[in-house]
Parts: sequence; C-alpha cells; structure tokens
Amino acid sequence: MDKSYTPELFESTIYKTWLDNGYFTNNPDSRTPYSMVMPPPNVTGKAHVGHALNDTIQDVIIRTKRMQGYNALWVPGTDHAAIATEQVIVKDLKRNGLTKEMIGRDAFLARGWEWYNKYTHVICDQIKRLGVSCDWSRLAFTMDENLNHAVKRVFCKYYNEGLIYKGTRVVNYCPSCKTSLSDNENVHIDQNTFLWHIKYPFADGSGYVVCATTRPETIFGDTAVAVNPNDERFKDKIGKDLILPLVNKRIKLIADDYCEMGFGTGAVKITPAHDPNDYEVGLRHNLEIVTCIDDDGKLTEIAGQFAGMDRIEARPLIEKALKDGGYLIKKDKYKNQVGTCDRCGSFTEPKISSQWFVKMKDIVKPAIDAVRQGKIKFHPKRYEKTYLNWLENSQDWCISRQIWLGHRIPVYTCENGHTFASEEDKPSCCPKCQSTSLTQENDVLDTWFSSALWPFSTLGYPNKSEDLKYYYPTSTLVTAYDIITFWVSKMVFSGIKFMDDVPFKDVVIHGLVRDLHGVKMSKHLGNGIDPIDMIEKYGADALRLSLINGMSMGSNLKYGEDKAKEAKIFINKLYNASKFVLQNIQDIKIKDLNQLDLKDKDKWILSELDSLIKSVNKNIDKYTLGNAIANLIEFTVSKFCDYYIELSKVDLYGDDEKDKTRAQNVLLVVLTNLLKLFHPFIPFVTEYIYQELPMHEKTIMLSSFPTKLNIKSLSNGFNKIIEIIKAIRLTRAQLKVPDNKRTAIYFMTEGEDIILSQNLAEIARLGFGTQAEIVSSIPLEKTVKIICGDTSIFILAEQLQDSKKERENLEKAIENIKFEINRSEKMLSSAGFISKAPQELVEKEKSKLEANRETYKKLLSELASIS
RNA sequence: GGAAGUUUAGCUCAGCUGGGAGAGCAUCUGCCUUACAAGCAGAGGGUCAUAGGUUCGAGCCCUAUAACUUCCACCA
Repeated sequence: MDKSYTPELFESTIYKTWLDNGYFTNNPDSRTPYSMVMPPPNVTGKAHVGHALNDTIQDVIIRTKRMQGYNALWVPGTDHAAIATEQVIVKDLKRNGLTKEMIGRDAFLARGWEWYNKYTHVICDQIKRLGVSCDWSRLAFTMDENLNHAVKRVFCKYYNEGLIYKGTRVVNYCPSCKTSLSDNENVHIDQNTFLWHIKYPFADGSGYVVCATTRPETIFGDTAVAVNPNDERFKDKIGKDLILPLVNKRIKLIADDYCEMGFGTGAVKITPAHDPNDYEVGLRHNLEIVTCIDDDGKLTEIAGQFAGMDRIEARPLIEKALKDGGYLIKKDKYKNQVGTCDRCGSFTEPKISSQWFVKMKDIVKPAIDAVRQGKIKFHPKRYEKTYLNWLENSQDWCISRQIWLGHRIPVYTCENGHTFASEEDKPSCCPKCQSTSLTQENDVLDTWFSSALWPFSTLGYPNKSEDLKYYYPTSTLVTAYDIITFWVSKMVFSGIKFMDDVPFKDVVIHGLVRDLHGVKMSKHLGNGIDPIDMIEKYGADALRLSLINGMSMGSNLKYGEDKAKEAKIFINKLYNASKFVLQNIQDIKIKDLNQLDLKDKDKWILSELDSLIKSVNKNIDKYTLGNAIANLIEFTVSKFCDYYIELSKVDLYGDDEKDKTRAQNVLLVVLTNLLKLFHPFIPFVTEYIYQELPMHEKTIMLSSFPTKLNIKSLSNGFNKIIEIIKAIRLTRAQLKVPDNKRTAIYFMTEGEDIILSQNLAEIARLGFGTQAEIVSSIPLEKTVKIICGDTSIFILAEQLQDSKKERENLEKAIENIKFEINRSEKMLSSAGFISKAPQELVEKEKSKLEANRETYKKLLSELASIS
C-alpha cells in the first residue's frame, strides 16, 4: 500500500473491475428482490451536487441490500426534458438563421435525437465516477421505443376510459417557451407592482365605476365589469352599459359572487381570455371572449395603437394613455404574486386555449388511500402532508405542450371528423369509417407524463415481463422534496392505475444542496460546486462521504468544498489504520476469536464493534444515513484508532507469540467488519483495502453485511482503564509535562484489583508512562496523587503539582461530587420518583449515590491531608 | 390566505420511548511517540429562541409569542 491515501490510483480501475465482472447486473432468481429506479437526470444536463447526493443515497441503500443477500436491482435512466432541449435546439437553429418551421418536424426531431445520442454518455459517465452500482445494462431513456410504447398504451387507456379529454381553458402559457405549462410548472414569485384604479364610465353619462387591476394591459380583453349582487352601491346599476376605456366599446355591468364586496373598489374588470376566474365568470354570463395577448406575449389588433408591442413593455404607455384620457384615478404601490415559467423564468400569461387534460378526481383517490393506509411510507413522515395536500386539491392536469420534442399525442382525426387514439405508430385507417386520410394531433405530452410511468416502464411495461413480475413494486424511491408533487404523486396514481399496485413502498426524501450560506447554487451566482471537480481533487469516496456525513434526512444541506477536504482527511485516517493492521498481520495465524483467551481490551473493542454494527444496521433501515456514518466515524477514530490500535502495540511489539496472535486476530476481525460496514458509503477505498486482507472473497461488494458479532463474553470493563488513562493524561497536562517526557506510574489499591493489575502495560503505554505498577506504599516523595473513582494513582513528576493548584483541583472535584450527591438525594427522597420512575433507574441512581459518597469521603480526607 | 420546517458552543449540525447538554470545524496549550503532522494529547466555550403549562423530572410533550426558511393557493 502507498504511504498515504491516493484515490486517483485505484478508483477508476476498481469501477471497471466491478463492471467487467457484472456485479451490478441482476435478473430475476430465487432470492428476495430489492429494487429501485433512479430518478432520471436530464439527458442533456450536467451532473450537479444534487445528483451526487441523490445517487449516493441510493447507492448506499442498494449496496447494503446487495450485501444483505437481496437480489438488488437499481435501474438507471435519463429523461428527455423536452422543453429545455427544444429551446437549445431552437437557439442553435437561430444562430444559423433557421427556425424549426423552416426545417420541418421530422428534421427537427432528427436533430433532437442527435443531441440525445451525443449527450447520454456525458451525464452517465459523470454519474459513473461516483461509483454508483446501478445496472447499466438496463439504462433507460424516456424516449426509448419501449417507453414510448408504454406512454401510448397508457394514453389510450386513459383516453378510452374518458379520463383524458380536450378542453378549452385558461392555462398558464410561457411566451418564451411558447407552450402551455401545468399548474405545477407555473412558479409564483413575489413582485412589487402597482394597483391601477381605472374609471369605467356609464354609457348614459350617469357617473362611472372604478376597477382596480394589476394588469392594465388586459383592459383590451375586458368584456364586462362585475360587482357583488349584494352590494347596495351598485344594485340599481346592474345591467347597465359601461364604456370600456381606450377601446370605446360597450360592456355590461354584471353581478357575480366572485366579486368580493370588501375588496378593492368593489368592482372588478372581467377578462375571460386572460384569467381563469374571469373565464368562469364569462361562462356563467355568456360573455364574449376577447384575446388581447398573443402567443408571443404581444398585444393583438384589438389593442389598436399598442398592437404588436410586448405586453409588459406596453404597460407604461397604456398607463399614459389612460391618464391622458382621464381614466386613471390613481396608482397605488402593491405587492402580489405573479406566475413564472419553471424552465425559463419568464412571466407566464394566463391564456385561453384548447388543451389536453387528465381528469384527476377519480384516479387520485387510490393514491391518497395508499399513503393514508401505510402502503407507501414517506421518510421523513412529514412529507406525506405535501403529497396528500397536493393530491387532495389537484385540478385537472394539463398534459399538452406546444412543442415538437417528446411523445406526440397519439390522437388522430380522419377526414370525416372522427377522432380516436391509437397505440400504433401509423394507424392505417379510422376505426369508424375506415378512412385512410388521418391527421395526428400536433402537441406533445408533458415530460412528467412519461416520467410518471418510470417504475414500470423501465421494467418492461406494457409487456408482462418477468422483470415486472419479480421486481415490481419497487422497494424504495429516493428523491428530493421539490418533486414530490411533480413526480412522486404521479407515479403513485399511474402505478396503481396500470399495475394495480403501488410503484414503491418507501419514499425517501432528501433535501437540496445549498451553498454554505444556504443559498441555492446557480451558475448566475457562481456559488455552484461541480461534483466532478470534487472527485478529481478529493476522490469519489470523499465526495460521497462529505454528502452523507452530517446529512439530516429531508433537510437541506449546506455544502462547501471544505467538507470534501475533511472527508478525505478522514478516509486517509481509515486508510492508515488499515495499513497499520495489514503491516502487522503479515505473519498472522488465523484463529477463531472464540478459541482465544481474549483480554479486557479485546472484549471492549469487540463489544463496541458489536453495538456499532447494530446501530449502523438500524440507521440504514431507518434511512438515517447521516447517523450511520457518524457512528462509523466515531468508532473508527475514538475507539479503534485512539485506543485499540495503540493498545495492540503492547502485544504486537512484545515477545509473547500468543499475545501477538490474539491481537492480530482481533485487529483483523475489527478491520474486516469495519470495511464492510463502510463499504456502501465509501465503496472504492474499502474494496481496495479489502483486497489486501489475508482472507477475502472476490469482492467486498458481494461479501455479507455484518449483522452481529458471534463472539461470547464481550464486556465493557476496560472502560475503567480508559478513565484512568484519561485522568493521568489530564494531570500531566496540568503539570505541563510535555508528551515526550515519560513518567513512572504507581497505583495503590485497597483490595485486589484484577482489571487494573492486568492492564498495567496498557496504562503505561497510553499514559506516557515509563512503567506502571501496583505498590503497597507511596514509593517516593516526588509524586503527584490522582484520585480516579476508587483508584489512587501516583505519577512521578519532576515538577511537583503546586499545592495551590492541587487544592483547587480537589475543591473543584468536591464541589462537583457534592452537586451530584445533592441531586441524587433529592431525586431519591422524592416519593414521586421512587414510585413512578422505572425501577432500573432508581437502582442505578442509588448505586451512583453510594459510589459518589465513597469518592466524596476519599476526596475530603485527601484535601485534609494536603492542607 | 393555508401548511410544514427551523431556532442547541464562534460556525455546521446530532441529541432515541421525557431520566445529569454532544460531535466535527474553528480557537488556545503541549508534542515530529516506528499507521497517519492530512497526525497525537489536553483545554476553554451553551439561560437548548421567549413566556407559560403538564410531570417526581422537560432540549424533548402541550399552549402562546417572535425570527428565519420552504411548499401550497385564482383574491382583482
């Protein structure tokens, strides 16, 4: 092994070995299945830290399950991200002076595929560098032939059951992406704007009403003004004609409950084409629908002199025109929320158009029940609320997009006006009239429509494959909280609808990776961290460890480069500890630990290891991976390295062959278990070290995950020795004895102290002693006395403890113990405590009190003796 | 407008079914001890956001308040 940890020397070789041996590949067999599907990254994207976190969590889970003996399958894949990719291609065309209409749909799609083929490997290669153990032979893509088939099958089923319909609605429309969006993709942001109060005069000259609006440019689309039917101020005016400012046409004053009496001026302008509520009002009152903003976000002909202007740029000019015409009463500052496009950030416009929808009401119900009844569990549980809340209030899902990339809606209309959905690529004729002249819908489906099928489309649906039978439902889904509503909910109702079963049983939700100040990472701010950079500088294991360590499930993670650095330092520590073990077991005779006469320190480290194994298993089961890794690091540093390795030197460097063999075997057992426990988190370095062990399987990946130690007579008795070592070290530090100056250590005991007498060499080594022995009388004058529990320790020191400091120490100790005794006495004298607290606890408190009283006496007499 | 989360050491966060407040980083002191100076040993540092309540006992449970964060929602 090299002197220090250098991941770049082995990470890629090891990954290749794993791949070449097919360790990631799985097919149905007699074992119990454990399956996951990877949330597909955008095929044209670049891996960011969020992917690294998401994939690391999944890899930890799948590697653990694989080692636990499950048939563990993890299916990777990518998403076609239609809107984003389409934009990129359109931009690319524009540079060459082309538009998509100029090259036509087929040529455009061909370009899309070029793009997809070119970039699939980029993102996959980046993800591979993390060390993920997904089955790459099953790499899926939402536009694959089979997935395409799944989409069409699902669409037709919905369609034929009447669950998909085409309707005219006001939907969110992005003038920049030039497509409609689902409610989900319409992101509300706060905006400081104004409330314009505009005068609408009655046609008969009998005064006017005032409407307030945040969007004065929509005035051209107004077809009524509404007031509340109970509003006394307007009661006798309802039905009268008003003059629409700037347009000078007549519109009616109508009464509708939608208009709240207390709000604003009490009157609201109605623009059915550009506001969902107004549209509803329009339907009720049979109002004309006037579109005044077109697909590019520009004002239409109806806007007269403003026609052709961008709706937002026109705003100040419209304001001026209103003012000039005497219509503007006032302009107040106002704060409201405005919709923006999830993909490009531009302001969306509510726009009336003909779109395809999925009826949500019925299909959503079983998805709600599945979570309510516990068939699907969220971790942490609180995210159930996000999920349920969204499903319970969901409106029909707008699935049509006015772009070309993606799954084209498989609905055809024949020349005789018959409309039907077909799974076939090119249906030959209309099923009703056999006409062969068919036209397909132009719109494509929302990307989430295909993502919703991911857990079963990647396993072979719509074919009734063996994979589906064996691996569906999948076991666990790991994703960030921000796509619970986009994705998780849609997979659940789709799975139940088309597979008759939930798509997964556990949903593990993690947070988003933020910078150190908690700010979202973005190119714009330059605060992003490139995971590939981190891998190159610190290694994939360090990146993985830094993401999991300190992670609390479901909460955001503040991340900076220092975390990767820190992680690398720790791995170096593990590496060095392993190196120490390996160097010292070259000549090992391997024995079963139960056949060896284990010493106190061995029993101690093994019992610590046993509880580590239990807690790691428990924490992985609970998906609290951050706690699991904290346990592992704590054990490695504070128990194994700081104590056991140091203690083992007594035997390794001594003359007794039996002691040496025993220490070697314990070291090997601890290291082997530790490597296995660490493997899911830091797969590369653990495999690398594992291969150096004198006895090992082909790969640590397929070795068994520790569940418990089968070793008898584990004990914690050695903790007393550790306390003594700490007391000696503390006193030395107070005496300012430098660590390179060793001192003699003596003990005086009242009776026989077996554990002490058996660990003198250990105390000497770790307590910076030249020697340690039990004596019957104080050996020399130049000693300093330390009281540690029931043990009296003397260390030979040139610099005597100054008596003032010594008294201070004693007094402090006495103060502390007095406080403890008081607390115990108070507790034990409380009738409530005795009767209500668990018996065990009462007993513990009693014995603690007794011990403390003993120590107290001892300390007092000690104080008396020095003064 | 509705909902969720957070508030513990200078910083980042743990803290189990309520039973003596923890880690890492940073700081200070000493040490190049043959796995590791990317290291070792030791130390200092907290009114657990505030106010009440329940309890023998509260960082943890309940109620209110405050600050921050996020999600959802069609109030002109």
